[in-house]
Amino acid sequence: MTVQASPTDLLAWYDRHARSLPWRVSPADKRAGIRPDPYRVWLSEIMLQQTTVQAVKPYFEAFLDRWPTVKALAAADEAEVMKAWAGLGYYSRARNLKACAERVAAEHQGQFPADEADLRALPGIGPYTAAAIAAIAFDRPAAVVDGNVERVISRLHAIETPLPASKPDIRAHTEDLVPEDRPGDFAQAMMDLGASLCSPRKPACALCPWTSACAGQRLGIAETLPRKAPKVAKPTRRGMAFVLLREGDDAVLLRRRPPKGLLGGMSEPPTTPFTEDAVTDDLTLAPFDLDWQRMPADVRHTFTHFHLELAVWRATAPADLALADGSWWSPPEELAGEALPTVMKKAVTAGLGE
DNA sequence: CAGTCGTGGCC
DNA sequence: TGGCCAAGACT
Repeated sequence: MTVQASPTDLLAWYDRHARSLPWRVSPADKRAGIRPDPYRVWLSEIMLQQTTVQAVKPYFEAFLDRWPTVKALAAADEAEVMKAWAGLGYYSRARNLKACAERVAAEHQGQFPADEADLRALPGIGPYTAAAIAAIAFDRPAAVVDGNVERVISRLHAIETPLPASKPDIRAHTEDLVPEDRPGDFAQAMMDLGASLCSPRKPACALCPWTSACAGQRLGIAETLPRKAPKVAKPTRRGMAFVLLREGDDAVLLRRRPPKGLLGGMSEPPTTPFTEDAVTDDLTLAPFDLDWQRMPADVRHTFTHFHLELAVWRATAPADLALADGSWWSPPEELAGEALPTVMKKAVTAGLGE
């Protein structure tokens, strides 16, 4: 005899234990009639894609402070958006964020659509984010399935089929649970449960509102779920970075990377392509024929699918050096505000060191 | 469908 | 300390 998982039990737990987050309207405030701002919900959901709450918080506050509405963001310079996004990762999100804001401003009169399919048609909004905005911002009964929900449902139903093959099954079970009343809070409750009690390691099953309904718990395999296909090993790629300092003011030469692909649209000191068979001492690859000095320590950085070892070279350039199109001198007081990804900040720092 | 696409914190 | 993980989307 088992107890059926009830949305009501989860919502009761959420009423007591909901996390307080800058983009969230608490259950108490919602009862007082406060509605979520779709712009804030959208902005937070884009930032939270594969990104931790802690990492998102300062970026969310900074964006909201600078661009308080979707119309303000639509009118922003894309380069400024990229600068503000620097360090958060997955930079195509920033480009799609700007494109999405423009579409909402131009095609939806600055109001986000409430319909899941209409949301899904906007750039950067996939199945998860469309459902999340529909549910959280508009209280539509959408099935919101993220990594947290996949874990909760996999355990609740003891699904041993590995991800991603189990996704359709997980979705079906989630749809069965979505309540007509408070679907937005239900979605957030599922994610809060997965982020706290139903954590990847050491789940706190004794405190879970669904413990008596959980097949994974009953079978003693909850912590081992969800199963996942084995991951492929990351290869190591190598490359060179050239930190060029301008004689006199120590401005650093930067350029913009191509709009798509790795670190697309972001800024960098000149680099070589990153490859597994790269040589890191071939100065014919340098952007200028100067007296380059190799810095003693390489920069190491790990991306999603490869490790990078970057040899950093430094030189000083005469102030009248002729620059190619698309590159510029960034003086010391502007360097921190440039659209430099973390790996490129590391490279510049290494190049500035002794 | 499987590969691409960042970063920081965790154990 | 190196792999795992975090509110995925796009191709």
